[in-house]
Formats: sequence, C-alpha cells, structure tokens
Amino acid sequence: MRSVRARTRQAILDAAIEVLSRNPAAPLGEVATAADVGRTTLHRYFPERTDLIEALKEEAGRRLDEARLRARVGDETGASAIRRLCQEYFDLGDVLSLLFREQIAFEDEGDCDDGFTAMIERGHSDGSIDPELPATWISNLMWSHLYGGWSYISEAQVSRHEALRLVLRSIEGAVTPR
Amino acid sequence: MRSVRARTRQAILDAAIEVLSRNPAAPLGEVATAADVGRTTLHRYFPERTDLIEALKEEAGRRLDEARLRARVGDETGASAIRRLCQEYFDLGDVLSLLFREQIAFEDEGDCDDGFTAMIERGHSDGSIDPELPATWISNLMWSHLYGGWSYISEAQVSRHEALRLVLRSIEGAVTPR
DNA sequence: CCTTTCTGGAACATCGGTGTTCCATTGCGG
DNA sequence: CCGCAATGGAACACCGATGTTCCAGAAAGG
Repeated sequence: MRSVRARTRQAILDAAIEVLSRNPAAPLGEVATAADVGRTTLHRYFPERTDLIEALKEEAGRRLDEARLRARVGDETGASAIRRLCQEYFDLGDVLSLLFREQIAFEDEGDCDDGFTAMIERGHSDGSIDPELPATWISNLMWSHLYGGWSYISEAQVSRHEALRLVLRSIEGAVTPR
Repeated sequence: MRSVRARTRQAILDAAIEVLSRNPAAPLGEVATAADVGRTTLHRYFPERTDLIEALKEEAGRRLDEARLRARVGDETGASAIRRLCQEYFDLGDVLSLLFREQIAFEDEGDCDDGFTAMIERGHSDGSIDPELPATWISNLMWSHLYGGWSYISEAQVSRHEALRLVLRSIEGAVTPR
C-alpha cells in the first residue's frame, strides 16, 4: 500500500510544479485538479499550503542535485563545465520557473555552492572564463539566462532546442575572456 | 486645486511602483500606507485594483519611452546603442522589477518595437552585433540581464554601479560576433 | 472668513481561498 | 471475498482583501 501513497504524493508534486510555476498564487484547487485528485486528498498529504511549498522545495532541490551530478562540473575546462551545467538545468523545465517565481531560488542554492565556485575558479585559471567575473555574478547570469531562454520558447514560438542553443551561445559569449 | 489631485495621484503611483515591484500581490492597504494616504483615498483615485494596475502600466510605459528617447538608439553602432539603452533602462530601478513581476513586460513592449529591431539590424550590418542572433532574442536577453543585474545588487551586496558594469560587460560579450 | 473640495477613519457587505469534518464509495491486499 | 486504507464530494467556519458608504475634520482658494 506504500506505493499507492507514494504515487499519489508524486502526482500532486508534479502537478504543483506545473501549476505553480505558471502562477505561484494559484489556488490549491487548481493543483488538485491538475493532479486528478480531490482537494481533500491534497490536504491529507499536505495539510497546509506551506507544507506543499516545503515539499516542493525539497523536490526541486533533489532534481537540481541530480542535474548537477549529471553535468560533472569537475571535468574539463571551466567553460565547458558551465556549458554542460546549463544544458542539464535547462532540461528541468518548469522547475526552473518555479525556482524563480517562488523565491526558493537562491536560498537553497545559496549564492552558489562550493562545486560551482570551484568550477568557475578553475575556469579563471585555465583561461576559459574571464577572471574579472566573480562566481556569484556568473551564477546570477546563468539563472537569468535560463529563465529568459525558457520564456523565449513561448514568446517567440521557437523550439526548445533552438532556445537552448541561443542560451549556450550567449552565456559562452558573456563569460569568455575578451 | 488641480495640482492637489495630480500630486496625490502621483504619490500613489510612486508608492505602488515601490510596493508592487517587491510583491505584486501586496494588499492595497500597503500601497496606501506607503503613499501616506488613506485606503479610502486610494479607492477614490483608482476604484478597483485593476484600475491602479492599468495606470501603472501607462506610467511604466511612459518612463520606458522617455528612457528609450534619452538613449538615442538611432545613433552610432548597434552595439553602442544597445549599451546606452541598457544604461537608461537600468536606471529605471523598481519599474524594471514591476515590468517583470507583473506580466506587463512583453505585451506593451511587444517582442520589441520597431526602433529596437532597427537598432539590432543596424548592428548586424555594421558588424557590432552577431547576425546569428535575432532581435527578439536580444530583447529577451537584455531584459533578463537587467532584472538579473538589479537583483544581484541586493543578493551580492554590491553597488548599483558595479552591477551595471557587469550587466553591460556581459551583454556586450553575448552580442559581439565571435 | 466662508465655501467648496479633498481627506481619512469606521463600519459594513461580499468574495474567494483555506483548512476541517463527516460520510459514502472505491479498491488494494491479505 | 472481506476488511482496512485511501479517496473525493459536500458542507462548514474562518480569514484577509476588496470595494462601498457615511461622516466629520482639514485644507485650499475665492
């Protein structure tokens, strides 16, 4: 029976990501509907709105960690590492918007974690990242771009792939030493 | 007596920009307080919330237009023009956040207006802007950067001036042909 | 100085979202 | 096949924001 609960819980979380990423103030009823679940059931799993948000943060954090792991930020030059990281993050989709709209973003994430800072500093040394640009700024830059790229998809009627291409292109340009 | 009404109205608008840029869902009472005005008075000037938002859009649009005018986007190379435009927009401060948080942004602004497109295309021709990058993307890029730069100020405890420097540096890097 | 205009507090009805309770139904799992 | 767990609908109280009305006091302007 454990699996039933787990499945329902996950369905709610997935729906919440989808709905709340588009509108953080959306009523819980909408989340429930999107999850194909009664509002009552939603409250059974997450008694208060804040409980849902809390769980959402954890979920987003987990996915972020997985993505960071896949990106292998310790390998190769700093610039190529950040490129891989962006690719992985970009694929997170709605989670990105969520991290933005809620102010979850840079509080779990910190200004940026140790691995990130290390990656940038490696880039500073190996000449692939402009030493004038601090890690915190590059972190900020990356998130702005990711969000921008994602919203560009719906604005400009452009493929996910094309948007990613532009994002990578622009970040690389911004970061490369002149 | 005309001037009294105008002054009160403006005070409300200014307060609304400040408050709603930080939290678009803020209750009207907060706006009234920030404007040093009774909630009743606020409702006298803007009967419904939507009326206030409406006026806010106009106000933001006006300030945006002024900034664009000051930037003289028709002069010099495309790259230098976009640089000036960013500088002017950056100085709008809270208005920027407002344009983001409310979804006013790219609806009055359109994907980008004619002047903007012309500026970019001039840049494409004069070799200061990478022809691979469409005007719509650069518009998107610019706004993301502006917002990112502005939030960077409070995140990284950095001066307005330093943030602007980084924004300009990054946009230039992203836009310059390789 | 007196009138007209503007103001802001208080009180009120309304509305939508929230969280709770109760109950009938469904459906896993033993 | 039976029983316990999970579900979802209905009804409810509650709360905060909204928008309205009324009135007394302040202030502008003749």
